[in-house]
Amino acid sequence: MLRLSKLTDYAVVVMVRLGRGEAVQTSPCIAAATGVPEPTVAKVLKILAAAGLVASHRGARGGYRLVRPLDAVPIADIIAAIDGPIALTACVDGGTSCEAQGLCPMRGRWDPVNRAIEAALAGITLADMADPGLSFAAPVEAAALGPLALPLPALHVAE
Amino acid sequence: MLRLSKLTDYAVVVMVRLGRGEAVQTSPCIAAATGVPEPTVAKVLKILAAAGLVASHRGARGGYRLVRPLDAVPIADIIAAIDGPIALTACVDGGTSCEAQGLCPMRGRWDPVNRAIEAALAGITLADMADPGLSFAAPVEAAALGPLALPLPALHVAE
DNA sequence: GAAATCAGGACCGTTGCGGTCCCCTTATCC
DNA sequence: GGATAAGGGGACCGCAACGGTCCTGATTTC
Ligand code: FES
Ligand code: FES
Repeated sequence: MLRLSKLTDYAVVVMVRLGRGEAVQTSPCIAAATGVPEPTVAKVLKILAAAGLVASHRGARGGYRLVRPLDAVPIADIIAAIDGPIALTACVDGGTSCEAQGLCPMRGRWDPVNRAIEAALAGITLADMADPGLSFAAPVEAAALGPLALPLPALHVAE
Repeated sequence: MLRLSKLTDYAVVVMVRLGRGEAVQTSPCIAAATGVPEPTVAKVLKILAAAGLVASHRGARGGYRLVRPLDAVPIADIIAAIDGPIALTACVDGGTSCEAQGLCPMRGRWDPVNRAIEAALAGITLADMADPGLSFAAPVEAAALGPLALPLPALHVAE
């Protein structure tokens, strides 16, 4: 279903959370605020830190903070950080192609499709997802269910 | 990596093959022409037939033919036929949402992203992939390695 | 009636993903 | 300087989805 991984979804939630409130937040704190299980939050933050999307500070009084503001982080970056580079097929962009390389009829054919998706994903920032002030196509009715609400004390998993 | 399934890749190959040569072709014939294993071709064609993208004719002298010409089939249709509807997350478009429905901070937030991708995928047809007469952005250097060639006797798997 | 061809589903091995846990390093605070 | 609070970097395992194959039946032509 052309689905992106759950971790990516969590990453967006976590990043948006980091974009509000205290500048530096600990992973247990974020877990409590978002309802995402703490070990998972920690894992996500570690990956995001490795990708340079968040900065970490160790020791007591440590935690994570955003490196760039939300409106400067396209979701493409998040997806690339968690799921790896966007590559619809194995052979996109000269990567390791399918078995009989050099003979495949689809050689390079997916590249433009990949570009189109990358472009679409690069044009939407985390700020767009946090705040329904949409600047792209497709008016979303989701705006009707919570204008600027997003209080983020909400829970992902119950209890 | 936001990867689409291999079956989808095969489906495109098969569809493009159906777009040239005889109007009606059998699945073993297509398998031989494309190099894709015959059982897999048969499976793909069955799915495509169920989705109404190809028409089948049973019995001797039977086979498959395209319902619409290649330039009238956006890749979004292929992906939807094989991988199911395009849904980045479980909760897109009112589908079954994540566990604690109604409380999730990302509720509906992915919808516009999904629309953007759908739009990108709806704007590229199989004809665009078969023939590098690109009408969309991102000039592809793949055009340099085979203008209109695509003879399709090539093999996907070796041997 | 025989042969060709699709229809539909069952089947299983592999892979990647989701999720959890552990131990070590680093920095603050008393 | 020691205790404590936090992140760093993995290893680990169960599960579900996917890829790939095969079999049995229904349909059409010759
Ligand atoms: S599908 Fe890309 S090289 Fe075969
Ligand atoms: S991520 Fe869509 S409802 Fe939670």
